Amino acid sequence: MRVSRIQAEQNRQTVIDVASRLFREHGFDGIGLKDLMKGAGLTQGAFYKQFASKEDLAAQASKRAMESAAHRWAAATAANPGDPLGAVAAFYLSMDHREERMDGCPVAALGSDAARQGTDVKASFEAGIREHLEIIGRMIAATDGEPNSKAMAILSTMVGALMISRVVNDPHLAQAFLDSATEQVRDAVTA
Amino acid sequence: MRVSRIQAEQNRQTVIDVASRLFREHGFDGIGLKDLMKGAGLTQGAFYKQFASKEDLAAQASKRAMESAAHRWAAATAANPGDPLGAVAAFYLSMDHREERMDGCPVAALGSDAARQGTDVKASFEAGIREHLEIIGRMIAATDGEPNSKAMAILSTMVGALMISRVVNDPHLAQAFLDSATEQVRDAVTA
DNA sequence: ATTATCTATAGATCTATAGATAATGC
DNA sequence: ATTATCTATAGATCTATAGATAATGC
Repeated sequence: MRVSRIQAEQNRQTVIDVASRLFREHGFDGIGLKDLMKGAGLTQGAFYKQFASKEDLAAQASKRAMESAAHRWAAATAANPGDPLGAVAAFYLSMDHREERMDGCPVAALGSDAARQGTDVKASFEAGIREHLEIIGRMIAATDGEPNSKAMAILSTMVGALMISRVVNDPHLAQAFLDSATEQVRDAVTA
Repeated sequence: MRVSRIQAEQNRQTVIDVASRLFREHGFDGIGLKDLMKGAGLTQGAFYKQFASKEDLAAQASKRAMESAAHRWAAATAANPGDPLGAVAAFYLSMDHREERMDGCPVAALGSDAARQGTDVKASFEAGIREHLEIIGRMIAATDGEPNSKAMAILSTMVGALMISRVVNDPHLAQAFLDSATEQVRDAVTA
């Protein structure tokens, strides 16, 4: 039943990947270790050789989710250097993103949950948020002398709009929130 | 052991009040019926004579929390008619609010959780969000012809900034997010 | 010899229900 | 007679641990 160190490390990475998606879908409290391990093709018993606790996995999965999200932002800006913020807004503030919690922004999907977690989970989110701010800062560096405050406002608006779009039933209201944020973000840069 | 209908109704209201606070503090999945009922001075057994299910209570507690939040906004605007948005921003985008999840904005405290709940919980949030939009709309009606979109952007920015301020460990970064949102909201109105 | 994973389980907790009790409401 | 609340419990699930197993790594 034992596997090689390389395989064991690969299993560990798979568990983190799976957890980063399932936590976003169900919340930290909404999925158990049994189902998380099952998603990685393992059984619950193997968990504690790989992680110290569920919260330990939550911190690592949050880190991975935030890194993946930042990577998505960077890819969008690289693909559209003429209008990087427009490219990010186009996917972030979309109805597709609204319906794709599992692969979407971890802050919108888990922000309320993360606020109730320990220091390690919050540290993962904080690092990811700083990375997002740097990406936004690079986008708007040409237009403003104090980009950091503007970058924070842009990130807040986008995260808030996406989350609100998910807590309302009415798709038209959801769409209106996403559209209003798109407009606001555009204005914030030119202001 | 039986109490009067009036007392029973009052007990029911107390359970909803307690739940609206404890859900915000611990999340819908983070607190059980036993502790919720204990908070109202009752035992778990009495729960199902008052509510159909935990999700039923979640919907009613969400409604109450959103109404309470809207009331707080209305009170702040009434107390400062000269600068209503400034008055709202002063308490909403404060470090005090960041640390007071239990009595604070339900969207920031439970938004990620609510996105995973059923239609009834989302309906409670949707109604409360519409009420918030109307209050903001009244504040900015004089300055803009299309207040609804601007109101949505303002609400998104405030909710996003508060939630992000709670998922980072660094108080300075948290403060910076709250400050940037204050500035952005002010600019959005004058724009 | 070590160890990654497995099966099995301890002990706690969760939602929901059943039946008893005692006070209300007719 | 009805019923709001209580105690007790069913049945499921949760995190974490224990011991067995079988393959790796020395």
